[in-house]
Amino acid sequence: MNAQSRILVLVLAGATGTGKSAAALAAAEAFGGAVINADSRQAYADFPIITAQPSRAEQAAIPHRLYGFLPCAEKLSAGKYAELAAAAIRETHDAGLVPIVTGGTGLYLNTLLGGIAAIPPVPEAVSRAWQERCKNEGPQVLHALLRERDPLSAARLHPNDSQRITRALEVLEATGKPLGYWHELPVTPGPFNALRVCLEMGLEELTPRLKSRIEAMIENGAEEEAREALARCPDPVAPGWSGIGCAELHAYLSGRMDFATCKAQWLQHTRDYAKRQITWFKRDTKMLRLRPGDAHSLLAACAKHLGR
RNA sequence: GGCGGCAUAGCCAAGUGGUAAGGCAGAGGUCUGCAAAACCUCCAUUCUCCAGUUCAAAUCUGGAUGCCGCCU
Repeated sequence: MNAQSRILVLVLAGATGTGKSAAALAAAEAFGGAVINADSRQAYADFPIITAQPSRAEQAAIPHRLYGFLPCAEKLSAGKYAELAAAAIRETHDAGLVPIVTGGTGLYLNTLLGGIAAIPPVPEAVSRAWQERCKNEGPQVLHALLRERDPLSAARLHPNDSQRITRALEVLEATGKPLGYWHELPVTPGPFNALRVCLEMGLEELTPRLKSRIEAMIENGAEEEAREALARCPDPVAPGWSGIGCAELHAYLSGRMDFATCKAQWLQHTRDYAKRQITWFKRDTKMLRLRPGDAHSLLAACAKHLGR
């Protein structure tokens, strides 16, 4: 497939709170586009305010895809996301609109654009069993087990890295082959010709903005939103509740935390997350880096990419 | 004014004669299907200050300073 036959896509990445959604809206308006979500949390239906999903009015003005569709009890994965997003991009393109992929989940973006190892799906029961074992026996015990069964993966993983250790074990059990086998297989990148833009802002500058964004969320009914979600899905370990803000509000509403602590931790965790995102996107040297708010450069770069 | 108590990193602290735990915050980083997740590395040549005892003091002694109680 040559560059001409690939779908032209705009990608907007960057840390939380840098104004990706607004930039996406501006680009969509300028070029006739649709916004496609690349944020693991904005997929959840129960938390439009807390996860900063585009407003109802914004979504009415410009087509938006993959926002607020996932029930609290359900889990999204990078592979599943890439499938959904690829389909959404194709449909958008077929409808004559420019797909504008927007979000801060670096792994999702990489998977969508660069592809991912073709590992067959692991049955839910298998992965649940390993997670359970990890919780009971501790990651070190499972790491030792992994060292016997898949020494290569064990060598790559830190003994405390519970999530990746259970992943390696579940893949081995479900497929009969170690993770390394699958990772050596060639991966097919997504059939897209993407302009990748990263909105960049330092943490010192971003932190006060994150703080006032949380205040605004609270003013806009974040607490009520969490209360309603709690009535529908009380389980604190349900996937939807693991989002920042969601988890803290769950603790507050169920009496495990006072409101001041809830707010302070919400901000702290948001800041921690922004820092990790900055680290993630820093590594990607092929991205076009722009100051948030530099709409002129953004639109010029998009126009060039789209050949307009 | 008198009598106690306390003083350890930006914050919370452990340590009560043998060479400064831990947590939070901060900085840097990892990332191949939970990723707003999970995880790693670094971060006090010095314990308020001064003098003393001792081979050895954050730890004991004396004094100074500051804070907190109680009494007048």
